[in-house]
Amino acid sequence: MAERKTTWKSVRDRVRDDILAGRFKPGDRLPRDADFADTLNCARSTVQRAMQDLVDSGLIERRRKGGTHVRREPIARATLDIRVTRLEIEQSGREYGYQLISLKEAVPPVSVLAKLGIAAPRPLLRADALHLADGRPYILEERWICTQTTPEILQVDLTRISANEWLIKNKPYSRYELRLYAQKASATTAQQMEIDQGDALFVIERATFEDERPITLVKSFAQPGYQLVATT
Amino acid sequence: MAERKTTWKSVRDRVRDDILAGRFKPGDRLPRDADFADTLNCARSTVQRAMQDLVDSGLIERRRKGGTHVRREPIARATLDIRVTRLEIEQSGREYGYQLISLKEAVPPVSVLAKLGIAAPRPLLRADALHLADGRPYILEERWICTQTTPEILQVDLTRISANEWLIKNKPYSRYELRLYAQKASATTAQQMEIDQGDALFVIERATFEDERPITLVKSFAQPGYQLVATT
DNA sequence: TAGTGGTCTAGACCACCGG
DNA sequence: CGGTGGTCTAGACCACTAT
Repeated sequence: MAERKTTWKSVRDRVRDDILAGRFKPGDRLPRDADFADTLNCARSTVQRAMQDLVDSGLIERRRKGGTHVRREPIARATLDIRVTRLEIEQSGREYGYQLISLKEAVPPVSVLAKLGIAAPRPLLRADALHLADGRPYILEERWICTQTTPEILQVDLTRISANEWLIKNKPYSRYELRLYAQKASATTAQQMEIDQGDALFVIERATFEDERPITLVKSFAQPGYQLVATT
Repeated sequence: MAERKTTWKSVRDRVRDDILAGRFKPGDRLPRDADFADTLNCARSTVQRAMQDLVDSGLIERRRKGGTHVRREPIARATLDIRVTRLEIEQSGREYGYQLISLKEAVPPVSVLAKLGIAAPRPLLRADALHLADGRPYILEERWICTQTTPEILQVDLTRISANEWLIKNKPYSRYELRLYAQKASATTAQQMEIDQGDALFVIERATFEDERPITLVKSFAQPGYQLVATT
């Protein structure tokens, strides 16, 4: 025998190929892990590891007793890494700059309250700021911060450090929701970003929570031309 | 002892809490898995499973011999599920419609060739189509297809089935690249989508490959108001 | 080269859920 | 209820890489 050892990746690849080649069709039930293990002459846990990877990539579904099935409706699953804005700029070789535009307390619109899961309207801290790359506006941040869950933010000098950075360093979150969409630049936004009114902006909206308690909601407006890249 | 069994999730949560609470700071080295296992009185593989999860979520980095470290530069990692357009529409309770706009062979611009990793310019199949929700334009698809890697597409009646759907069912891919950005609607696009010229469109651009061999590149222009949502 | 994470094994028990 | 996947264990060996 000149056989290499069976690894979980080789099992995964084999099963994946079987599915992609149509030997197992959408909705089909796959053999039990134990049978795969016998066939491939490896331990069941090796098969289990492979299957878990296929679940993660969205190709199959597994249920106890129900068995393993090829997903009926294929999905493409991609992973997005969102870095701190400062590092994103610095790591692309440009100089980072930061500028606080405004800071005040105000009662946010209901749409904002809804996204943060706040029932009764109450004032939050609103911080608008600009992240600059080589001195030019790169990302405009419109942020609401819950002073109830993060009162310490009131002691921070937000003219020197961005809320983005302070929060990441000091306020852990357990969950967040991302929304990505496109929006036309308003007159105000256009002026702040030094672009034309009506330009298409890429918007990253993120709400973060700590155990269901809202921390912050931020809309990041990216300069026209900005791209978010994800790979499999 | 009224102790419950140590599960890998409990280990993960404990380590994560330690990190988020600042007991381990960015860059810090964590104990070896074996030590954690001793401390928590569980098997090393249980610790390993927990650590793998933390790696996946972007909180820590691990290297053989180097050990486990808290990431210096925190990243927010989110997973995007991209469904077949037809299902996306149908599952939101609207009626799906499809319409082929044009089909021809042409030599794509270098930017397209570059994204597909094609060195020498050669003609590809260009298929433009519209996906409709309740009879109204929802997503406009501009697609290039490599007839070299997928010659079968030439036999398909693309006026009846979308290339989107046919490819997913018949052409497996092993890798893809996603680019997300915002773009103003051109005069032509605006007309096809029944919107105003200059409206901000959300664009999902996807290049798919099978073992480095390019299959297709598609730009999907989504109706203003379209949002892509991701959760942790 | 030695220390660390990565993987495989064989076996056991448990948790879920379909029939 | 019984079949299936999910997890834990204890041990072994391997693969990478920091020192």
